[in-house]
Amino acid sequence: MQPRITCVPRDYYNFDTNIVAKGLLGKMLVRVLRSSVGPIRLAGIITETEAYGGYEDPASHAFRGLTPRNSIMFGQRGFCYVYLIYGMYHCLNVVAYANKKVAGAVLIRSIYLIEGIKTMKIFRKSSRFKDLTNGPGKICIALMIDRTLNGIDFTDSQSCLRIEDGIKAYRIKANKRVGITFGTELNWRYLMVGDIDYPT
DNA sequence: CTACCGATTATCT
DNA sequence: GATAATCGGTAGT
Repeated sequence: MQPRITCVPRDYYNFDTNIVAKGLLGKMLVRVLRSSVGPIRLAGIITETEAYGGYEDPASHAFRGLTPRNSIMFGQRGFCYVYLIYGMYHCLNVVAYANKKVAGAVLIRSIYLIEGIKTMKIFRKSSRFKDLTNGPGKICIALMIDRTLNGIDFTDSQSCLRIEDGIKAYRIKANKRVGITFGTELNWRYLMVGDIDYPT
């Protein structure tokens, strides 16, 4: 009998993106790669997120309405939104509180690695644990995520990219969002605060 | 069709 | 702290 691992259900994402951004702290981000030696499982605890969207967020990709790129943000909650940034990096988001009029998503900015660290060191061309996944672009390199995964269902336990139940985030800190030029006054960036000791 | 620039990172000083 | 790398989405001609 295998232990029962459950994905975060779709209803979980039917709230304001700020609620979801905080709620995702402590959850497990899981990536499964197919390989000749069988599936490789990469996983980490989500430790930093940012909320985007709602009615008045000029920093949101959906702020100016539906476009080909952001269409997934107007679709099903709990789906994956991946986009290319600065011509060379990818950012991973979860669609939340989305409907045809109001779109929203949560950017996953940092995770604490649990499984598949050796593999991720190879992808990242780095051996420093701390530097492997402490940024949105780095996460996508470490987990081999690109736009081909746009539209994947995070709530499906069969998905090659999904979010499973994790640990409880006891203390959460809110900060200003990073790397944006509008909406900078909002404290919509959330960090899980704890006693994490990073191995070297 | 063209021009601008971004939810970033690595690598300098 | 500053900046180059690099490309497609978006808006405007």
